Amino acid sequence: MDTSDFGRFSDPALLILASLAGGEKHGYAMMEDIEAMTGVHLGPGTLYGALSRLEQSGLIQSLPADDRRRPYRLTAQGSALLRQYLASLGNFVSMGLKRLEA
Amino acid sequence: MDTSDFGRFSDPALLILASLAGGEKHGYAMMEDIEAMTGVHLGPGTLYGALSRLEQSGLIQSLPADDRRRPYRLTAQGSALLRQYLASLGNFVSMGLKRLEA
DNA sequence: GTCTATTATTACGTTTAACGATATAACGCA
DNA sequence: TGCGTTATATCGTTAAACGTAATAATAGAC
Repeated sequence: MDTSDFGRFSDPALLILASLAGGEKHGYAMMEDIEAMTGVHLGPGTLYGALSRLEQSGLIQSLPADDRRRPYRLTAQGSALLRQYLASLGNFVSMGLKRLEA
Repeated sequence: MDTSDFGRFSDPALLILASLAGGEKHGYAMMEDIEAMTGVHLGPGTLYGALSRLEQSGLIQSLPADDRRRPYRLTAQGSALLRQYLASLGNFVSMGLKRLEA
């Protein structure tokens, strides 16, 4: 059993927010960015489902589509939430590693 | 919307593994430990469901119950997976924070 | 000029697990 | 004896992850 089988570090919503923190992207570009960054492949169902939920909750915002691409960007709310989320995740990680060492 | 409403950092399985990294514990003690450590409250359905899945997949192991408590501990496999998982999570966190700064 | 691969999104169905609620029971204490 | 805490089990609902397939447009190969 390798990491990829285990639960999800792979919360798709978190992966998407982190991807958009690197700049505006459309869905397909996020798929590639996330896969390159973390090795996690999000299928279209997962990706676009999570995108619409994130947009509904105001964490990301869709921009007018020039061609067939629909780019998204983080809202202020989304970037604030991501920052806070990553900070608590970071605390959790260091606490976990400390426990493993002991 | 605060962090607790967002997705789950709160992958129950991960929280349980990290709690057990601090030593053997029975279910109820994990609930309290996890809540103290992260602020996340796992209800009994979530907790015991995740425990039995983790045991089935060999990441944790239940020890003989003296009284009505059934303690669990990490298996070697579980602690290896946790270590690996935390490491990749740590990478992800620092990458995300770097992107937010830029 | 057509054919195929890549880019990009949408829609749908299944399955899993998170979560809340509830039930059960033992123990300590007043 | 009765109540609050400790402790686990079970069940039903719901949300979302995930795979698959459909659609369509573009680009490059031949």
